[in-house]
Amino acid sequence: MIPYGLTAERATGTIVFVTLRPTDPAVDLWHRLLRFERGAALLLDNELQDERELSLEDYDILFQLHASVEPMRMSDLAAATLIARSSCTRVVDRLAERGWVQRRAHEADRRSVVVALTTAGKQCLRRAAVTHVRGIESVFASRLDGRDVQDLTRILDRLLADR
Amino acid sequence: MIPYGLTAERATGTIVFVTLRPTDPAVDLWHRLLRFERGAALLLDNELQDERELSLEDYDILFQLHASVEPMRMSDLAAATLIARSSCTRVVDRLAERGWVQRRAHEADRRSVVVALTTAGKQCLRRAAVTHVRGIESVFASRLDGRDVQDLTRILDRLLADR
DNA sequence: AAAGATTGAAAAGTCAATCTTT
DNA sequence: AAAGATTGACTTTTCAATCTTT
Repeated sequence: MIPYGLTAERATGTIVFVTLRPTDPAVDLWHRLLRFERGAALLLDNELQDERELSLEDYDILFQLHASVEPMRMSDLAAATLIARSSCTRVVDRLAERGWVQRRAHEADRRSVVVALTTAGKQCLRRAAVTHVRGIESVFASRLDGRDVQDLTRILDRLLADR
Repeated sequence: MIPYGLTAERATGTIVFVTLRPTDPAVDLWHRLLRFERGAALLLDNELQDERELSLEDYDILFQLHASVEPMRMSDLAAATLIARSSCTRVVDRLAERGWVQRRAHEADRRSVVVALTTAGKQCLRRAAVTHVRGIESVFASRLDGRDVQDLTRILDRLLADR
C-alpha cells in the first residue's frame, strides 16, 4: 500500500522538521485500520439503507436502546453512539416520526428526556439485524479464526483501557 | 460493555425470528472495534481542527497527494480516501481556495482533472503531521507492544485480502 | 450558574441531472 | 454510449444561542 509517510522529528524538545521517510510501523497500521473500518462501515451502511432504509446511526440508536432494556436519556444515547448531542436530537426526531422510538419525560429530572424503543421499533431492529449481522459476518467475522478473535480482543482491551 | 445483542436465527432457509441472546463473539468484537475507531477518529479530527483548522478528510487528501508524489486524478483521490466523488470535488474546492492544492488538466485524457499539492500545501501537511502523528501515538501506537503490532498486522492482512 | 435538550442559521454531504471528452 | 467531473436541489450535520429545570 503506502510504505512511506510523514514523520515528525524532534531535537531538544522542539519540533524541527518533518520529512518523507518510513513512518513508525504502528502509525502505518493505524492508517490501514482506519481505512478498513471506514470501508466496511460504508458497505454496511449502504446495505442497511438499501434493504431497510436505515443508516448505520439509526441502527446504532435502536440497538443501544434495545441493549439498555430501559429507556435512555437523550445525552446518554448521544454518548453511547458517539453522535453529537444536537445531531442526536434530530436523528431521534426522524426515528420518532417513523414510529420506531418515543420521547418521554424523565420522572426524576425534568430537564431530561428519555427515549424508548416502541414495539414497532423493536420489530424494525430485528429485521435490520438480519441484514446487518449477515453483513458483519461477511466483511469481518467470517475472515477471522479463533486465534484472530482472541488476539484482537486482547488488543482492543488495551486500546480501550482507561478512556 | 454490552455482552448481549441480536442474533438472526434461521430454519429451513427462511428467517424465522430474532431474539435477544448472546451474539457471535466476533460480531461483538466488530462493535467494539467500530466504537474504538470512531472515538479515536473523532478525537484526532478535533485535534486537527483545533490546532491546524483541518478536518481528518482534508488531512487525508493532502496525505494521499503527498504519498503519490505525482498529481492524482480526482476520481482516484476519491477512491483512495473513500470520499464520495461529488463530495471530493467540494473538499478539493475548499482546499484550493486556501491554496493547499491546485487543479490541472490531465494531459492524456481531457475529461480528467488532476489535483496537485502546492508548496504551501506540503508545508501545511508537514505542520499538521506533527499534530496528527502525536495524536496517533497517543491514542493508538503507544498502547501497543511489538506483539500487538505483529498480530494486528496479520489480522488486517486477512481482513483486507481480496477487497 | 450549570446541566439537559432543542432550535435557527450556516456548512457540509449526497443524489440525480448535466456537461464535456472519449 | 460511457467515463470523468461538476452543479443544483435536497438532506443531514454542526455551532452557537436559547429555553427550562436543577
